[in-house]
Amino acid sequence: MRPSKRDELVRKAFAIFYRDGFHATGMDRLVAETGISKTTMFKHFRTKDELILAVLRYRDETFRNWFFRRLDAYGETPKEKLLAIFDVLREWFDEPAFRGCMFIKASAEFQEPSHPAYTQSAEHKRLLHQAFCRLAADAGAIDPDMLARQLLILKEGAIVAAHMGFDADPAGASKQAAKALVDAATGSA
Amino acid sequence: MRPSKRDELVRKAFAIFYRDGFHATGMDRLVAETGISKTTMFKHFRTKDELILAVLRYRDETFRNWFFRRLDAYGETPKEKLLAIFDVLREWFDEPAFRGCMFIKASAEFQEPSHPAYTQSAEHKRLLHQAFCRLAADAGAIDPDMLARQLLILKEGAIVAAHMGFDADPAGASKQAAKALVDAATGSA
DNA sequence: TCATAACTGAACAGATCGGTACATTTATTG
DNA sequence: CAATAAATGTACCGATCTGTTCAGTTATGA
Repeated sequence: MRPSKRDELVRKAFAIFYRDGFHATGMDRLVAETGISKTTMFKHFRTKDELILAVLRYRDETFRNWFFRRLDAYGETPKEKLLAIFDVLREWFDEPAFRGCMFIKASAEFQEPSHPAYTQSAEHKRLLHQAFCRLAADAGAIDPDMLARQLLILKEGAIVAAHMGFDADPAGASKQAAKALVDAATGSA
Repeated sequence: MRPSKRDELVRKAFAIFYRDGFHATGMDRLVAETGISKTTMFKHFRTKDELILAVLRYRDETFRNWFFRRLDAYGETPKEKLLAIFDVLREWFDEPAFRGCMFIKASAEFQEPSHPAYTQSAEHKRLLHQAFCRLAADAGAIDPDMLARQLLILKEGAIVAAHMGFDADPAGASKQAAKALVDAATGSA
């Protein structure tokens, strides 16, 4: 299998960037912790920024994959799946390695709106919104776009709360709020 | 007036850190942009980290001060003030210099839970929760703590949405959600 | 006016930054 | 086996990082 080293690098670099941040992690530390030589790294990626972008692409793919797979496991109907968002979040928050959202952090470290890490982070959220939108429409929401936006805002807020530790049960609080919004938007009890 | 230089440094450093991030901003750039000599900086603060902590303290104070003052300007009753949270957010989002929440970004760049920048950021959010809690209690909420947590989660989510630009009107969406939650919690129409 | 404190500018130290050069070793594949 | 591709280790580059040193300037206040 050819590109295994490259994939290995992206996977391991993700874990390190996710844990320690982008600017705070130097290439030398990446070498020390991954066991992959610097020469190899710079053969696969011309700059650190390119590696970061590859890591973000990898994270976007694996996260959305995992997230929606878990969503399907929790709920049968679209409405159940909308609420399951917050059960899946709880699973994530309970992971020992949980450190908040990679994309929120990326957009915090690379703030210029033109920076590809920034735009890619925004794109990740846009894809989530799109998926939430479809679910909301399938659930029969009066205004699917509005409900999706609100659920996404609740999700991001819960992530921040979980990461910063100012709420003992952000998944629970946001799920309860979501239930009220979903019920109101779908006209059920 | 004695400590004016120190205050000037903190104010100007805040603007630069807020715009460009902590790790991405070197002391030399701080010198170039503030016009304050490096010698003076390191006389007032022994390390860059100490300056950062002072900047965070300054931001905590000025932000909460501004925020709750604006809250009072928007609403008469506790309930109105709870909803005004999201009108004040809109004001903030509309500022040209808006770049998200300083404390979310600080906790993204300084992730070790023991790091003072991290704990101080969490403390800022705790103080907001406390204030929201009092407002929720005054508004007659059935479970003031739960309502306060939900409103805070909505607020953080709206900030992330505004910063990352994946929602055209995060203040509006979160306010509508907040209205549903506040009405339900206070048993009014 | 004179002492004292605050501030400045520029040079510097040692470490680390992202990134390169190159010779060597390890795998893969015909 | 031979040829080729991939990965390694190390030393290095110039730039930048946080932080220091020190001699000189500016402001303050008795």
